[in-house]
Amino acid sequence: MNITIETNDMMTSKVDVDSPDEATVGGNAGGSEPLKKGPWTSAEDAILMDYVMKHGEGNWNAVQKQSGLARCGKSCRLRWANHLRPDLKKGAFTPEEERRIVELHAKMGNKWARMAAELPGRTDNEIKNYWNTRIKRHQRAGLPVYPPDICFLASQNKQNEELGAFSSADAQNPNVSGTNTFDIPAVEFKNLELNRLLYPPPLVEIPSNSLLDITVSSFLAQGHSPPYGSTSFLSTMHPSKRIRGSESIFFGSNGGSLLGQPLGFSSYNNHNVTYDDHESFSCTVIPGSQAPLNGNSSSSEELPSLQNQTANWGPPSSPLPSLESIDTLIQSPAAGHSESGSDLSPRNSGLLDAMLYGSQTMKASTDNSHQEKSSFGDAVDNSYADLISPLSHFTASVFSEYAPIDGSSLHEFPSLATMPGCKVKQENVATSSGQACGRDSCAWDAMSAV
DNA sequence: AACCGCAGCAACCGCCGCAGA
DNA sequence: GTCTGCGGCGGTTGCTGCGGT
Repeated sequence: MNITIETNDMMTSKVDVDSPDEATVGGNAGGSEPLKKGPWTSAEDAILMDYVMKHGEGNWNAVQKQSGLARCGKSCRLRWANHLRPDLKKGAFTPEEERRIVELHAKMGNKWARMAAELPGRTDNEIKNYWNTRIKRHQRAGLPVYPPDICFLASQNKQNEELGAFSSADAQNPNVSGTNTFDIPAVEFKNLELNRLLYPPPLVEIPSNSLLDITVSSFLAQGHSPPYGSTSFLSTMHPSKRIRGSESIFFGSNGGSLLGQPLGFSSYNNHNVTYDDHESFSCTVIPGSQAPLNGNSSSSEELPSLQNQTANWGPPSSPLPSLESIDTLIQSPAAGHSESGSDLSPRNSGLLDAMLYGSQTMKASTDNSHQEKSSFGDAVDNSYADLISPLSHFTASVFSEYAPIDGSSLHEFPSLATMPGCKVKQENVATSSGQACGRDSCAWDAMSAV
């Protein structure tokens, strides 16, 4: 029997299913031969396609029995869904599709199947692979995962969802109060300029260890335990077990859910967290990423070392930023860093820092002890980093030691003008904010275009 | 030419939800 | 109510090709 098949990679081939060579593939109907694994051959594809043409989709376990294909039902289904389906689009994602994926990810998180449903002809696996690749690429480049506008959307969506699970998370947050809904409406991403002004995009990379400190510290400062899960680029890189069913809660997707703030920081799952364990990353929220949870989210017997560190409440023994973090600082022009702990300002990490910044600014504004300072760096050092934690001192020291001194980016955040003791001209702020967004967007677009 | 690192892709694995027995 | 099988989903791994050194 000759079957002409056109596989997903546009390869057309003729296979003789009945040929002796195929006997080992499809000739074990009802036999006890172990199921085959690994790449599919064109002959197997032909068999599967033939089967589906005759019997339709579904009942995948019957494929093996009826067609003799030495593949498990799951494998058949996967092969069909990802490669043989006639309605599949071939080739690379178009820019429009890429944009859509980013938007969808901001809305849904790692719900690849749902995203695939929104992208006709695309499979969840394709989207997943694309996203993971993209994550790595942006991470490597020190860019935010989301472009600035979508970044904020992700934040809002996460907050909305968090409120569903933690209704009392952050009642005073005007952005989230009264928005307890999972039904996220479609969002026009092009009209988020206001949001950009309110929540400027991340401009520079924070070494993950810094952010880590900030995050944990902020939790402690607010009387919260660190979350069980955390947003993490690394979450997909650690094969640890995870909690499933977080779809509605995105529990692991935002370490700051208890704060009503999406927080991004490296995985808690590194039991022996040295600062080399964390690759640098931008702290853009990755909704839905399911962070490893040490197997048991409620377990207290094996605390993440971060907790241990914070419990000890002192600088780590090896307070060196990861090599990659340093590398990022060197490579990324946008990483023109500021003085010391001022990297806590929102411009660095987008959502997280915007939130943290807002929170800290509120604190600072009510803290009489923080009077006007002659320099912004001082203001930040005192009203910001000090408010957070001792670890932030460490962070600050790391930055002051490793980051290039370039305070320009400090002035790129509009809200800085509202910060006590911050002498930033508003017009400069607005202007440079726009530049910042543009620069970031450009960098993002450039990366996306790669 | 050999080696290395990375990106992209395909496939597998484990878990979950659901339906039917 | 419990068990079992199936389909679906998301995370992860392994392979391959390519470019740089």
